[in-house]
Amino acid sequence: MSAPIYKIAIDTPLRRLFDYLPAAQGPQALPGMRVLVPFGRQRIAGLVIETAGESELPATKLRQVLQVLDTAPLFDHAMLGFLRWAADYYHHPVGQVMATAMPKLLREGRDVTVYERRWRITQEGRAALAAGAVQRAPRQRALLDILSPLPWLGEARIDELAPHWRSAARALAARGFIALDEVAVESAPPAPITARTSGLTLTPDQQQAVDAVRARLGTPAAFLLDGVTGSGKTEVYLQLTAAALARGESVLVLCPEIGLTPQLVARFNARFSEPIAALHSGLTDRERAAAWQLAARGGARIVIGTRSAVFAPIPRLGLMVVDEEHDASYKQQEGGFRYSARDLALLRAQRGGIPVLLGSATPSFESLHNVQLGKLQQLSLPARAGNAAAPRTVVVDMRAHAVHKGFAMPLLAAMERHLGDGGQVLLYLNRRGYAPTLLCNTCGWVAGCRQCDARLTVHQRSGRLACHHCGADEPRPAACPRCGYPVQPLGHGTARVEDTLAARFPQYAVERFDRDTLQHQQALEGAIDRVTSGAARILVGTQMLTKGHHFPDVTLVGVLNADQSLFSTDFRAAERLAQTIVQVAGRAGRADRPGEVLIQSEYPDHPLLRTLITAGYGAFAQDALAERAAALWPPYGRIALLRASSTAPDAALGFLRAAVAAANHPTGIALREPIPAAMTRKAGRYHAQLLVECGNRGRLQQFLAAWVPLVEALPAHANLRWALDVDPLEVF
DNA sequence: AGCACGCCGACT
DNA sequence: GTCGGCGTGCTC
Repeated sequence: MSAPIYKIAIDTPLRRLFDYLPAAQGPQALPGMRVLVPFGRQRIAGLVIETAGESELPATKLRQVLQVLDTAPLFDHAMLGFLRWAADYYHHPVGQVMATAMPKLLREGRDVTVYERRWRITQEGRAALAAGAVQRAPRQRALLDILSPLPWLGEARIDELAPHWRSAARALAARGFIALDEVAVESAPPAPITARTSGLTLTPDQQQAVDAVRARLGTPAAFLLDGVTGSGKTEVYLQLTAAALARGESVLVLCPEIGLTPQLVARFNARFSEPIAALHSGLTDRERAAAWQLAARGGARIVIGTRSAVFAPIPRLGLMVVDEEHDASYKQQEGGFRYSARDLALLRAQRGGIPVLLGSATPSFESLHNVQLGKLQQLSLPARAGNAAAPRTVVVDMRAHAVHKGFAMPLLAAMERHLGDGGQVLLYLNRRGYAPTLLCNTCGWVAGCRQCDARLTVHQRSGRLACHHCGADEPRPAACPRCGYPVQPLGHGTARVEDTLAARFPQYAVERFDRDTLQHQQALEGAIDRVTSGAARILVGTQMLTKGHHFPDVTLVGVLNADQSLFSTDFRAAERLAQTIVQVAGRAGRADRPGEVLIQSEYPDHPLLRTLITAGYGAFAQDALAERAAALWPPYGRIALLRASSTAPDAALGFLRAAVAAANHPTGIALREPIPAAMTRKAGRYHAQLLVECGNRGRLQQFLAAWVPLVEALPAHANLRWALDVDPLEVF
């Protein structure tokens, strides 16, 4: 009998598994466990994918596993299958897909077993309790009563039970009645001991949505929960979570960015006494590994996380929720493995035989199309909770009115009115910094980035110029470097608008929401506090304002400039603009104060704006979908983008032309001419792209599977990088 | 991706 | 005479 071998995934760009012989001694590995292996001249961690009878390689090439790193598999058979499917679909090396699915410390082979200190009642304690020996210390007695039916109680939970019980625990320990163990966290904590808030009463629509999904728990089903901001989607998630937990199942909730939605985590925390694992970018490596392990070992049955949490292994997963499913941050846009967490969530649910619920006030066109195809069942929450009226929306023609520092007169007048009536005003502008351009009025010089085809943004307070594409940062010149005459900021960013508002409305405090002012979670929470307390009356910000938070006292929303997106060549620009407008408009108004939305535009008659405002997002989407169908753009046709970049100006284009030449005359596949990327030069590299189109997903997949190995085999000169983007969001 | 080996310029 | 530049070749 030949020795069994392991097929092991290794974090390398090589698109294959590697065969290894079992370790000479010690425990043997199972699929889903990490192992330490010799790889070339290094020793690295790999993940065992499967075992096989024999290798196709000559025995002399095989090397031995050095050490098994886990005592139990991190991923079960189903998860490994899901990850391999993802690697196939995105045509990305398996090892790197497996690596993305793990937190950094685990990926690096570190031992990150989470230890918890737990109180346990001793034999002596039980005897004392039975003998009624602890009568004169009521706290100690109560603690013994709580502990006696439980296998253990986490040390941290003592404080949750009641303050100052630590001293009672210490006293009991001194008497030998309870003991503190340090144990590896591998099992779920004991049953909840504290009651939390109960569910709210649902509206009929919410109830219908909850019923529809609950009826399908334990079966593969996909739903689109289409509900405007404030319609109570979160309550639906909460009650479905309760239903899944009651079945002994776990729940995975994906959200675009937890940093922007602390409210979501807070609401789950307030509702359930279950431990919650939150997986997001704000954690340290160690914290993330700990939270991930907790979820993987079943220690947290509620997992809330961003994009990469779709890969978290969760025992007995029974429900997935993708909140704000239209959000672009579900698509990995950088690096090599450009996956869509929303699409993968649909697949994971289908493979796992469980329901998935996509929620949005502005569903993606993909999801609307899937509703038409019957792949998603639509559940609508048409009414705002509390019967708030939909906001009145108007386009302000910027050509017909005097414009003062980016504000047309009707917007200023509306601001006066709403502020005077005690309302708050929210202004959206998708441009951070002070001004997008620094210009010399004399000779026409414009401050540009040395590394990118981009203008530098003026940051007035710091007196610097910054490139928002590569992070370059330099002092703002006092005079034009070409002619010596003075230079001026041109255009308006959020920082400049903030200054303008401070001068125009000195009696009202302004709060700015953008990446520059809210670098930390704390800053965001402070800003939110100042708005909800009413201390700040005017809010100005970027995309950050359109996500997550609902500000009930905002009665007026102003979109300062909607025009940048109106004439974009990207086929998804209209969809994104409409989503942004509807999302930002949704921040306004509540029951007793109908909101008002003003959109400034130089093209008030643009069909996109007209349809969106007069007929709403649904009608706009149907019109736009018809256009996509006619052009065979996604979601009707399927596309992939081969991107390449190099430090030499034409190397990327040359590589892509070679890739086209290498393709085998595909039928039904359109390989477009390679073109320079929208921003050709970025951070000192020249970017180019090649669009691949096909009317049929399966045929595109087939083509890519055959083509990618040929592309990989092309002579790639040094410093050429390429990546395949399947289902890209931005094409230009 | 790492990490090595491998051949050509400015330094003690 | 070496230290080190990054070009190219390999990893079960």
